[in-house]
Formats: sequence, structure tokens, C-alpha cells
Amino acid sequence: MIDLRALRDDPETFRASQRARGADEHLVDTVLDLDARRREALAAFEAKRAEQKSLGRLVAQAQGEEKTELLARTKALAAEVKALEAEASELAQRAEAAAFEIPNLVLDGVPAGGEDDYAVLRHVGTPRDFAAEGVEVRDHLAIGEALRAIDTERGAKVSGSRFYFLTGIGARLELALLNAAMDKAVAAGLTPMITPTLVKPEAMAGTGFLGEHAAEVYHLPQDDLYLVGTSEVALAGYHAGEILDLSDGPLRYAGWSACYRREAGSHGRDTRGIIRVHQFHKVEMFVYARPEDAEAEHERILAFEEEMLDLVELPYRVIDTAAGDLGTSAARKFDCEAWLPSQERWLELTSTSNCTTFQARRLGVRERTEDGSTRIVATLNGTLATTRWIVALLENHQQADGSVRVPEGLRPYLGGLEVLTPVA
RNA sequence: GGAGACGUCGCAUAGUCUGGUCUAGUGCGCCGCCCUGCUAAGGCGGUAGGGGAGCAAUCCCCUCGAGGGUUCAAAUCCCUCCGUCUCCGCCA
Repeated sequence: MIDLRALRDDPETFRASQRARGADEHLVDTVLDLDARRREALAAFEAKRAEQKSLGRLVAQAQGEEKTELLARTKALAAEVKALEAEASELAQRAEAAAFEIPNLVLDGVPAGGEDDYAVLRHVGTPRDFAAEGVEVRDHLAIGEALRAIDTERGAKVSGSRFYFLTGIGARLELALLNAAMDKAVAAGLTPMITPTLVKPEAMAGTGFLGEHAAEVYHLPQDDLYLVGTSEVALAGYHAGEILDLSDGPLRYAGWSACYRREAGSHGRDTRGIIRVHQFHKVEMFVYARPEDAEAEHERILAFEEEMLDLVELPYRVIDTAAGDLGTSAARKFDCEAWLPSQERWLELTSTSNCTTFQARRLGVRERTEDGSTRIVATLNGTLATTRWIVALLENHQQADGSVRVPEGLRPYLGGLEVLTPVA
């Protein structure tokens, strides 16, 4: 939810933001108009309501004929009040619905344009030259099957396409990655959390996932609950409706959860292996910060992600996502993409969004300021590890003999194992 | 799954039966001031959130778990939902 008062004060900034996203800028004027009408209707209702209340007080004290007469007046008033209230609340709903359509205001410096208009901020590490090494590149599924680590056939048998089993060393590898991520989070001062994966509509809507991406989300109609696509949803809802004390710095969490995605719009994309699946695990960072600290905190989260990528020794690049490719809630987003040797392209492994006050406004998360008043906080999120990392790990560390080298940072989580060897 | 009790402005509690000076009282906590060698005690005052109008002082509206309803008028009566607790059943 955008800041209506800010939109009223400076609509041009919002129009510019809409243009950068390739979204409809006239929506701003629709909201402006509805908001003006809403306030007008509200003032009319409130004036009439005040009259009704003061008259009501007289009724309580009056006796006999005077009372009868007052009752007649106040009875007529009641009908007017009811009508004005209905009008005001209808306009309030329409204004809010329109305001909900406007995605978050993009930050200065975010590249304009769509999916392909990202800016590459830097490259870290160098992809291996497999040809020079004499290694015939195999993709993660071929490697994973040889290691008896990934079983997509039985995943499909049990649950359908885009499901899989991680077996043996595959299961251990995922646990190793996620445990390493959790340890990293704890060392960095984040509070580890294991979160619900079924949430109420309010939590889902509050994080902005029921807008244009509603088709991506699993819904259980019998219980009106949603399966989360990320623990961000639960962690954002965690402090919903609360007034926080951020005087000792931001509140930083790391949520471990299963994630569920329908992948409704991605038929035919990444159908092989476990790159794009319906269910996976993730350790997600989530931060509540003061609005003026949000950009610094965003850099901090990005730094944690990069440290994690360094730990597993993956070559990657960092991109600054273009406005049109931002989620509804995000004002800026940095992705880290690891090199995928089998396809010779970059694969998103982490994504960190600065949602400024957009999510917190919907969810009613505020802080108590020095002067005793309250104001909306900023929220940020970022990936620390997911099941998908296994893909990049297997491919980048594969060796000529079909084995896979375990990066040193991960060895303590695999009982010191240095090499994953194919099962004969 | 069944039966019952409960949900009030940070915390605790009054108010609900019997609708109207409830414009939600009181205690604790917190903040300011006074008193006072210091501290404690005591005294006085202030202490929820959201929204609207206004240059401002200020005024008004909404919120007593949430949403509806009845009524001239709802914390109070009725309905639905959510949550907490107790007991029973069922399952671990």
C-alpha cells in the first residue's frame, strides 16, 4: 500500500514511478479523484453524526412531550446518517481498492524498463573453463542422478511434474546448505525462526502476493488458507498490527521454511531437474528497519548473501533489477545470479528487496519514535539459501570423473566429506 | 468434534444482568512539575491508536477481539467469525 498522503502531496513522483515500471500512470489520478470524493463524503457523514450524537444526549435527559418531539427529529436524522455513512464507506472502499492497484514507489537509481533492462553491478569469481580442463559438462540432473541425490521420476509419480525427491547425499546436501545459512544468520545477529507455511489471506495480501501474482499461490479453499511461497509472508505478518521499538536497531530475522509455488505461468520453462519446482526449502532473511536506514540495511542483506555464495565458492554476478521487473512491494531489488555451466547462462540464486514502507503500511507495522508518536517502518527481505543452490553447486564443482568437489565451507556440515562420488 | 467461561485505552481491573451524565472510572507502570540535605514516601498534572476539517489555536468522527444487526441511542441486547482458558471425546 502506497502512502496516500504522499501521493496527494506529490502525484508527479508517483506518475514517474508508474512510467518507470511500464505501469498505468493514470491510476494515480483515479486514486487522487476517489480520495478527494472520499474525504468529502466523510466530512458530510461526520458532521451529521456529530449532530445526531448531541441530540441523542438531549433525548436522554428530556421528559414527556419534549422527549417525543426530540425523538421524531432524531429518528429522521438517523436515516440521513445511515445513508451518508454508507456513501462514505463505499467511497473509502473504492479509493482503497484503487490505491491497492498502485505498486510501490521505485527508488531513485533503479533502472527503468523491463526484465532485460537490469544493470549488472559486478561479477564475483570466474566461471571455470571446462573445455580447457577437459571436463565434459553435465547438467545438475545428470550429476544428481549419478550421485543418487535427485529423483525427479519418482517425484512425478507421487506428486506430479515439478516435484522431486532428494535422496541420500542429496538430502544431506540440502540440509548442509540450509544449516550453513542458519549458522551464518545467527552469527550475523539475526534471530532464527521456523515459520508457519499456511497463512491467512491478510498475511498473503499484506505482503503483496495476492495482486497480479495471485495465480502463483496455492490456496486451500476449505480453510481459506494460503501456502506461502516464501517465509517472508509469515515473517512480515509476525509483527502485523504492532508498534515496535527500533531504538536498538532493526529487528532482523532468518526464517527457515518450505516454500510452495504453482508456477502457473511458466509452462515449458526449466522443466528439467529442480531449477523450477513446486516445493522447496529456503532460509530467508527479513528485516524491520527505520525508513531512513532501509537502503543501508539493503546493502547489508546483499552482503550476507554474497558471503554465503562465497562460502560455497560459486561464481556469480549481482544485478540491479529494472523497475518493470520489481515485485508489487519492492522499491528496489538486487539479485545474485550464479553461473550455470550446462546452459551457459546466469541463474538467480538470491533476491533481496527493499519494500520501504509498502508492506508495513498494509500490515500496520509501526515504530514508536523519540517524540512519542508512531510511524510506519520499512521492511526488507533476502535469500540466504534455497534448494536451487544444489543445482549451481553440483554443476560448478563437477569433476572429470563424475564426482563433485565439496566446497570447504560446506564440509563441516557434511561430516568432513570432501568429494561426492557417483554410486555405481 | 462436543459443552462451558472469557476477550475493556501498556499491565491489572470496574462497567455488561437493568442500553442514555461512559465524553470508558480506578490502581500499577511511565512522563513532567512541586515538596524535600540525598533517597524513599507524599502532592499536582499528563499519559491509546487511526482518520477528517483548519494557516493555527482547536474542533469533530471512528475503534471496548473482528464484522454485521436491533435502536433515536450499544462496551452494554442479538447473530456470525477469530482467539484464549477449562472439561469431555478422539488421536498421537
